[in-house]
Amino acid sequence: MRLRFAPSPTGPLHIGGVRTALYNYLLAKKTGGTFVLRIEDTDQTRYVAGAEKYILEALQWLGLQVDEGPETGGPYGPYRQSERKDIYRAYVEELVAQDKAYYAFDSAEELDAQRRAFQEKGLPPFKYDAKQRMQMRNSLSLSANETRSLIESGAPYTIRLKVDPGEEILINDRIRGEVRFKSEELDDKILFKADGMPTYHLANVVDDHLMKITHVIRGEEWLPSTAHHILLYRAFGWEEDMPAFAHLPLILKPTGKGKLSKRDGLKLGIPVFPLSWKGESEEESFKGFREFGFDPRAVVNFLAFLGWNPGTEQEIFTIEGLIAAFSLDKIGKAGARFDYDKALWFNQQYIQSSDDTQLAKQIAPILAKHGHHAEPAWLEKFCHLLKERVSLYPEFWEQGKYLLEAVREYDSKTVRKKWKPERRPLFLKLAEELEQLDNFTAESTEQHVKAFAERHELKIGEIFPLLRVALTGTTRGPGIFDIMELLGKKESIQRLQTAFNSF
RNA sequence: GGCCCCUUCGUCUAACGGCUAGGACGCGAGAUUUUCAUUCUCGAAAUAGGGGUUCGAUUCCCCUAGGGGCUGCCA
Repeated sequence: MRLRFAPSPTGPLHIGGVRTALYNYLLAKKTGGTFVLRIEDTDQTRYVAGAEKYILEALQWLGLQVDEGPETGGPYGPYRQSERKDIYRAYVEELVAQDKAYYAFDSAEELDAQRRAFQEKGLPPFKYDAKQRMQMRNSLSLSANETRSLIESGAPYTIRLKVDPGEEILINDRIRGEVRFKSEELDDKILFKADGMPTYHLANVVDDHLMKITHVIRGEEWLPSTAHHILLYRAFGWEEDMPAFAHLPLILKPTGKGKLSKRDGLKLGIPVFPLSWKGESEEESFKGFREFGFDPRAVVNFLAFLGWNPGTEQEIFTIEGLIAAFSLDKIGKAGARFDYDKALWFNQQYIQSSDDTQLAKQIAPILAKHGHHAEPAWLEKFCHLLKERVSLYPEFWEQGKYLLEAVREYDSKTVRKKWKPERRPLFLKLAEELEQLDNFTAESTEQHVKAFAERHELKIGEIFPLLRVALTGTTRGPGIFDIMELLGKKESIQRLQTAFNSF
């Protein structure tokens, strides 16, 4: 099997595109096939510098290794459509020669005017089709001489597919089953633009054929134009070994109607792109899943389940597991709503099951950003204490910064409720006793504090919360004796004394 | 407007035409815990509506409603 992911470098790859890439990758790998990356940069007006690099980086971050592509190379290159211009021209000229396509000289302005005129008359939208084409300026309505002289004079032209009425087009979609179209409903699609570039439709069909693509997995928005693509395969005589089609359901907004857009990310403060993107303006710049603190494994797992399920109750999958379990007939038909809470849950699962060494490596750069450079061994303990209570990587810092920095303020409510000034000497004595301990471990300190409580007839609830606030400033977090061990004797005692003297 | 696709708890979804429609996220309650979190237990929560076909429809067919996509010299 040969599958391809064929994005257009018009901006950052959004999450729907990532899922399409993932499904293509999974199916390719499942069958020991090839995953091809093809850059569809046929629209130079929408080309965005850096977008191709972004796509590459995103795929790499997610671990979707490209077997053939613009950087990797391969036997069917080049893999950038802009570098294949001449190929398309040759093929489309062949279609013209066979009377399956024709030259059209109508300018964009003329077509615009035509559309407006139809609208003003209250007619259904103008369609450049078999009914209308003889009213337009093209090699079908003009004489051969007129056509020739127009072309020789350098008049700009497009090449359109000649769609004749009376043909039945049957799409055997691997997800949706049989979908039928009638050719008289279809327009004469432009195959070749006046600027010498092919349109998506031409380039896509020619490339999929030439690159021996066996399965086309793409978004549902392509389903209507698939009829044209089949007509093209037919015109080229390639219908016999046409790829199988599978049209994916769309990813919908978390709330409200419509498909997920970059606006939703901005509005809801959630990532909708894999990586950050620096656009022209603030409005055009986004943080991605990576910058939010997601693990790529979690993103892959989450995305895989947006529109697909394995048919079992298992939800946590490695990429290898996904490859083994994946199949097209388990893909749903309905649009899937983007559920950020579920994404967070997946990430939490991955963090919890990561070992401390792995986490420490992940967290070190985040702490470094805040000016802290901890020993690996210490960092591992730090991660161990916090990993059960975070779902994103940066939360290690947010929830554990008191382990690296001095406490600035104490939770006043706890102090007010629990602190009795007359017990100050008692608490200072506790601190002093703890300082005398030889081995300052979580076990030994806990044992000592409990014994101390008993000796002085204090309840645990009268001591523990105050210790916590004294050490961390907050009322929540890992076990206080674990915290003490991690802080070390000197720092712990100092914090206790400072706090008890200032409460 | 035309064409096409879709419709099971709030969300992601499972259920050869046949058990009390299952699981997960989220939500609520409880247990555990010095706290928070984790973990565990329990709970509320769905077949869009109407017709058929059938001994029997979530499942098959039709209609309606709703949602989505396409209708560019964009992909």
